[in-house]
Amino acid sequence: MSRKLRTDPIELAQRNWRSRHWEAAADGMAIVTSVMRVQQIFSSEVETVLKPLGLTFARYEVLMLLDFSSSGELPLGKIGERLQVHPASVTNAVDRLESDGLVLRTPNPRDGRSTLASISPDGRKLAASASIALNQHVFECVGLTPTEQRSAFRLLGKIRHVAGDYR
Amino acid sequence: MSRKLRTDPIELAQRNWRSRHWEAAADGMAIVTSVMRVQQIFSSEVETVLKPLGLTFARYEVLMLLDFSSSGELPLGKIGERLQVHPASVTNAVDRLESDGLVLRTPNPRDGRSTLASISPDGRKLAASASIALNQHVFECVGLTPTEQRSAFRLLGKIRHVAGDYR
DNA sequence: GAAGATTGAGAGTTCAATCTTC
DNA sequence: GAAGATTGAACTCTCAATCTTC
Repeated sequence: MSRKLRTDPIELAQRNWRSRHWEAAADGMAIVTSVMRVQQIFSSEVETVLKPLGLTFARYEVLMLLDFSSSGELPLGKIGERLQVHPASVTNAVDRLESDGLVLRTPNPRDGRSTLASISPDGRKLAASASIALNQHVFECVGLTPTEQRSAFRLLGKIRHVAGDYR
Repeated sequence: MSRKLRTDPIELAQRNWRSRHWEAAADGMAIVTSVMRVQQIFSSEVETVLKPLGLTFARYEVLMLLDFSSSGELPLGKIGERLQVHPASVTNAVDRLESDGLVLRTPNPRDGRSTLASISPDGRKLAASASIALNQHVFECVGLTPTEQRSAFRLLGKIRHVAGDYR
């Protein structure tokens, strides 16, 4: 007696690829598609946990970047660089964090063109509770063994690692 | 003489996690964050290839789903289910595909509430050229060895596989 | 002239509400 | 009443243009 397993849509796509004689690209297509799907899954889990706290993942990342920085403040441009997002996205995220009292904008004393975002005590408190919630409900439930986790991290790192730089 | 390598921001985050005694979640956090970054990378590569063809990845996926379906047509609800997106996103994607002449909307003869999307000859042609471009510029350049690709696919599959179902 | 940040426009996604058909 | 699809509102991201300061 065999348990009925739904076929994997990505394996199906892989077979379809091979049937069109795209053998050389079939595995790559499967990996790209898999990453897209897993990102959807993680993303929706993360947003579910953060929503009651009034945060999105983008704003959470900004908050944690500031929380871990030595002085608790960073130029907006630096934030965009580290998170690999458009300057306009940083402006948007910091606008919202600021109006929620989690972050403060101050002029950069070393450069009149630049603005610093600095984390507030409330911001630090929220960053901590959000992290604890994410640890419990997402990060500790990835569904891989410790060995597999290290392996997955290494493989994803190899994709991110290009020309001596991590991106 | 050693090549200067930029430190990996995700490894840094991992160390920060451990310094806060979140050991149990550190690897999971690193994997979730890595998947988010790799998705950003793949996404931007894919959109760069598809943009000159007037497609987004979402619309490309709809097109391929129809192209591979036996009759060349599917109910909109089925499409949303397979791609794991909101019904409103399917409506939006099909609207655009239809106005570009790549897809046709027809009433479902088996259910008056339902609408079928069916791929047009132009849609099939564009699906083929888009696939060839993606194969060449993205899928064949993932940056992993064949063995590593199979390993990565298996690990991502394990994350997607929950309760006997793939998602 | 170049760099940092902001603004408004355009595109895509999700949600709640609505309409039609089962 | 429930399911399939559509609509409009709210949000986020990206891009091009703009403004200020280097």
